[in-house]
Amino acid sequence: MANIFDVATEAGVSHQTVSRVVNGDPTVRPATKARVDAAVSKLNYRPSAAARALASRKTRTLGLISTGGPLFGPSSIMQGFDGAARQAGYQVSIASLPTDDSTTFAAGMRSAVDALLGQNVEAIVLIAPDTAGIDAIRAVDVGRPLVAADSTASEGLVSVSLDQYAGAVLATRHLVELGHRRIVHVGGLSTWTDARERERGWRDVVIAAGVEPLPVVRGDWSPESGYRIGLDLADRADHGEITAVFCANDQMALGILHALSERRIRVPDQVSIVGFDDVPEAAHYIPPLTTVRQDFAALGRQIMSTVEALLVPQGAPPAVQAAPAPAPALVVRESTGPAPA
Amino acid sequence: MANIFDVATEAGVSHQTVSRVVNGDPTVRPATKARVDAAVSKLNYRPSAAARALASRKTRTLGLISTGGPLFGPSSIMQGFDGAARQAGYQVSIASLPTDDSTTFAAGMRSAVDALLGQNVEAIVLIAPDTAGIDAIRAVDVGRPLVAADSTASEGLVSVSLDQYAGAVLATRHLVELGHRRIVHVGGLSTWTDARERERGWRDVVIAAGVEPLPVVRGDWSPESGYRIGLDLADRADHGEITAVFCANDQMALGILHALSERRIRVPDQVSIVGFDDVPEAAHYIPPLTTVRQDFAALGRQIMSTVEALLVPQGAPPAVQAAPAPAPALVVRESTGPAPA
DNA sequence: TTCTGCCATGTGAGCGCTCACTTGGGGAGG
DNA sequence: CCTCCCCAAGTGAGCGCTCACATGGCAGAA
Repeated sequence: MANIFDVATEAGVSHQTVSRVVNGDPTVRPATKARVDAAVSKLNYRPSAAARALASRKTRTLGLISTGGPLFGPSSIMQGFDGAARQAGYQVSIASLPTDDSTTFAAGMRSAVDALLGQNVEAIVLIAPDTAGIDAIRAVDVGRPLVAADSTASEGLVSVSLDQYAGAVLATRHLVELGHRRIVHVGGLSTWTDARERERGWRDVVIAAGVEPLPVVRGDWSPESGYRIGLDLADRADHGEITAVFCANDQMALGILHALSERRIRVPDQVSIVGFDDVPEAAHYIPPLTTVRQDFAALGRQIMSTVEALLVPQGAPPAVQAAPAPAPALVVRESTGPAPA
Repeated sequence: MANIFDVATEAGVSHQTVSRVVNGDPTVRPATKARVDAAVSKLNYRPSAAARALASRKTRTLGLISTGGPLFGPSSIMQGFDGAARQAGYQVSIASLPTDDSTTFAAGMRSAVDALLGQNVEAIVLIAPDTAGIDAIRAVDVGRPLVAADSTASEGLVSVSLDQYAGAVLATRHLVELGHRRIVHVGGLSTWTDARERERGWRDVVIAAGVEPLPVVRGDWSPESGYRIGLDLADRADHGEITAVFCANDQMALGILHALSERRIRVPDQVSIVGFDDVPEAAHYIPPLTTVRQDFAALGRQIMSTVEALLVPQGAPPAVQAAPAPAPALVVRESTGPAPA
């Protein structure tokens, strides 16, 4: 493998000039640059990231910790982030934590952070809207920028998020406008800040409509939990106790749909359902699910923008900002209809 | 930030001894090791990965290229792989390619590989069961071990995969045993080797049952494509032309279920459906989907084992092998039943 | 013509580690 | 009691870059 001196010799210049060319220094005369470029491609030269990192104390590597597992949202955010990072010339090093084992969770987080810090990442991004993840990482001394995909800003950590509250308002208002009054909210894990924001949006709209909010029923985001809750909801729908459900994500909505179908409750005739996320499958649930679309990939890009802003030294020209992620949008399909008389 | 010399001074030893302790060299006397350990934690010393990589020419970093997007399978494989890699002391650097833009796909692959190679990863793992991905990476000179989650072994690249053929056989045999003879296969993208394996399994079983296989209908893995195909399948089911569908993944099966439900074709009374993957939602499709479960995380772990085996120099003691991923298993739910008379 | 001031390029010292050796001291064997 | 050897530890030379600075040459001003 050729190094910078080999290239320098080949091009008949000093190693420093090669360095300048490789790093795009504009003070190099075009003719010189051409000679160097030729030598670079002739020798198939690739600068050593390790040597660069050692000399410059900058690794151009970002750490990504994800606890979201293979869920659609987190995965999409990750992909958007990774794309933006690579475009900005950063490498992304990952550490995905299994979300299940809560006893070793803090330890896992510590080891993930350690691994990333050992790589000398310049910043750490946390895609784990769970407060457990946030608390865990807060317990570790990171010593460099930390950005979380989360809706609660808090000390020592910058948060970027989609407007969960607005999405929930959209969803709930849609139900209210259809004449629903007895709207139950099936919330996600209360440790997720996103879950709390969605609940807040629902509550505010319901109250604004002059209705006393029904107690929140809580699932764990999984279709199973939705199904279990749905069984109960079916009874309450039978008694006319509820006419609509605003569910904190699409997967739980699927479980509810399943339960209602088993109990022969018709959607949307007897009960309307709104989900959240607009996963690719939602359009083909039975019936197709009315839900709130979120642009996760855009969020990923926005996270990268934020990281860049944090990494640029004070007073330097700010990097090009990604367009802020679009607000969530309501997608009306066939799971919602007018409230039964 | 403390370096190795600071620690050496603090512990009253040479930098080399510190290096030995940090790297677990057994020739260090316990008392010395204790002194060094104390100094390490007192100074909060962390060896610099960059310096290590530079001096040792080993980065202990692996590159992961994924084109699977936020799909359940690829994401799960990734997570399994990452966990195993970290446990083995490797960092994982990612590069996810958007799968959509096929014109720039090869270029994207090249840039992804370049970015990873620039990091001096020791091996590259490709989670992209698409032959396009494989061809693209084959076009790039990687110059180090390359492992793909794919079922076709081919020159210069090691493949690891779950037994798609066996899974397809299981699924199709289940239908045959229920008395079905007119079993249509809804295949995935023909560029995916997994899709071809599943098709092969189906074909073999159908032929073994003494039936002429119906022409394969092909989707693109998405629920949309399943829906479109399902609309057509509904007509054919009405004419008694088909009584069962073996669908190459669960998402397309969902689309088909949707189409059939719209056309009031009863599942499984009129048509039986088997999916593939057993995504977490499959148990709550309506009706719950009979499908083939795959252990993606185990596959991820197995990929890591393979990488380790490739990285260990010839003749060295082989690393602990992960248990081979379990064979796919049939999960019978409610979307399959006896063939109509 | 001679001096000033850049502009393009070169020089050398690290960055923090590992690798290949070297060194010193104590126990076993004669 | 001396020698040999081995075990524990130390020494110094890079790994391939970047950073800060030094240098040379040529244009324009005096």
